[in-house]
Amino acid sequence: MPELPEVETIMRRLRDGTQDHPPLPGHKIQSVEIFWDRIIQEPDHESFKKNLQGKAIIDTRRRGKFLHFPLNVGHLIGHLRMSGDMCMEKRVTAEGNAIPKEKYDQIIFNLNSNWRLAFNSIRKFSRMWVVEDPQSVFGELGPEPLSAAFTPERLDQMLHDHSRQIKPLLMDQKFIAGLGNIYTDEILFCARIHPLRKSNMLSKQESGHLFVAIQEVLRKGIQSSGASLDWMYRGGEFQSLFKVHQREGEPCPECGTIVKKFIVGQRGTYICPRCQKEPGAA
DNA sequence: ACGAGCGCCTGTCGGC
DNA sequence: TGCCGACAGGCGCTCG
Repeated sequence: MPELPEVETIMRRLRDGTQDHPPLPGHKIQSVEIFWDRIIQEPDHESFKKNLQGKAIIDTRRRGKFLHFPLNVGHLIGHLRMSGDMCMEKRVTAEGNAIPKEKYDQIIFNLNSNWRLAFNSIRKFSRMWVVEDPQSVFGELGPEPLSAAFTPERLDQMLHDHSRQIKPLLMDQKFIAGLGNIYTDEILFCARIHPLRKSNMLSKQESGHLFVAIQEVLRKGIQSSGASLDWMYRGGEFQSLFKVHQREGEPCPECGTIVKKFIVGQRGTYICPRCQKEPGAA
């Protein structure tokens, strides 16, 4: 599922709480249950549990597609990859009966209250870390696309530092943090740029359009609480705003040309062949 | 430096 | 209806 807007939505829900559950920060971790070993990336399982026991969660943040939970000692970090969610669940019913875990909960953090934090993932690609220094996980990530440090001038420079197909470059987390397959298709359509254009061949005007498209599409995604893709994630409504992604055979909302699907960098890619001119075309 | 292929998982959908 | 392959939002690895 989750790209930047979906992770941002999950982060805010945990950080601020909802009508149904309290905020996560301020809780302490009593115990940890692991149901799929390979999710723990670092350190080994026993140290992972031991390092978390009794620790206080002091904040909830996002960096790229990572969820970041600073602790009073150390940092808990999670990445959902292709599917999943993190949510607060009740541990015990009003009658005092233990509530069983959800089917796809892979890791459960029992908190010092009637709540637990569940790391939920159907496909088990997700990863978690407990580290002293979050930079050991985030160190290679590119800039946050919605931060003040990310400017049109910087993007233009970054694009010209590479000669790569623009779509795989935008999805490279070392280039920019947070973009995935869906939002990249929407961004390139919004900027009228073909996904196979070489990054260093974009004009200053095109890189300016790309900058605006990146911020606009991400902001709209966050405003819509992200995209819900069938059973993967049932958060927001952004999928109804897709202009080209998963709309093969439908008319382009701008010009009516039929949306085309092809493969770029092994990923299904949707474009309007008229709005997004192929490299080499005038 | 770059791009292609593949593996990791489970579930859904379309075709036969 | 049932089976089977293709495909899905990510990412890290190897190889040429």
